[in-house]
Amino acid sequence: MNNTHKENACVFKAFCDETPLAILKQLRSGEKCACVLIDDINVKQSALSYHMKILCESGIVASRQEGKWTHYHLSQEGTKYAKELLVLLTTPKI
Amino acid sequence: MNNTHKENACVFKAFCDETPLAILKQLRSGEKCACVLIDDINVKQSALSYHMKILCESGIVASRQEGKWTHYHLSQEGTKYAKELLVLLTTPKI
DNA sequence: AGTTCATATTGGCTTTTTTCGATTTGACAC
DNA sequence: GTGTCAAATCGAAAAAAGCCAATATGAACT
Repeated sequence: MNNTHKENACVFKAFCDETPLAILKQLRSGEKCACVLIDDINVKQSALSYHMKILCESGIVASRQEGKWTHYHLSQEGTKYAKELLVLLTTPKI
Repeated sequence: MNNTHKENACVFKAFCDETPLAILKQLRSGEKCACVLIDDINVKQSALSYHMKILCESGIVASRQEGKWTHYHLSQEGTKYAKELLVLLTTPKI
């Protein structure tokens, strides 16, 4: 089985589970601090951290450190890449 | 947590795992029978059947019955919907 | 250095997903 | 009907993902 499949799968991990989708929904309205996300969505701190790591690894979300706070936001590059990848994966070969 | 998140997640199940991605790769080059897919990818019959069900439910793949054979192919509608959904999920709100 | 606060990580556990072999179903041919 | 073949389904087992409480890390401040 192709190795890149695993990497590609990683990109879409951000979209195939409820919690990440709820997080993305929050981030669509702008940058949010982790502590705010914990309140908005109903997750414990460690669970959020777990999902944020996956989201950042997928490239869809990026983070910005400010003192002890971490601010998360949608990555323009990342989402662009995901869209291109989705087209690639679903376009018939000639 | 929003209920539609679960439905949306379902669409991207087709892209966040190796086996479905391998199946999609095969289908990009045209319609394929289940028995052919079993050989191309390295999965047992029951496992393929399991994944094909998920792929069809996601809407990305459609099937066509011909006697005792089932032929699977990429669904234009389904992939279009997935692309639109991806845009929706990643576009910042104004 | 010691304290505080936000986030990351760890280990154990539960839940979900995926797999497998076996069986069933459903279509065709005889 | 009986046999055959492709695909679906089932029940149990294995693998992976997710959650939680506890602990660790790391930045800011005194």
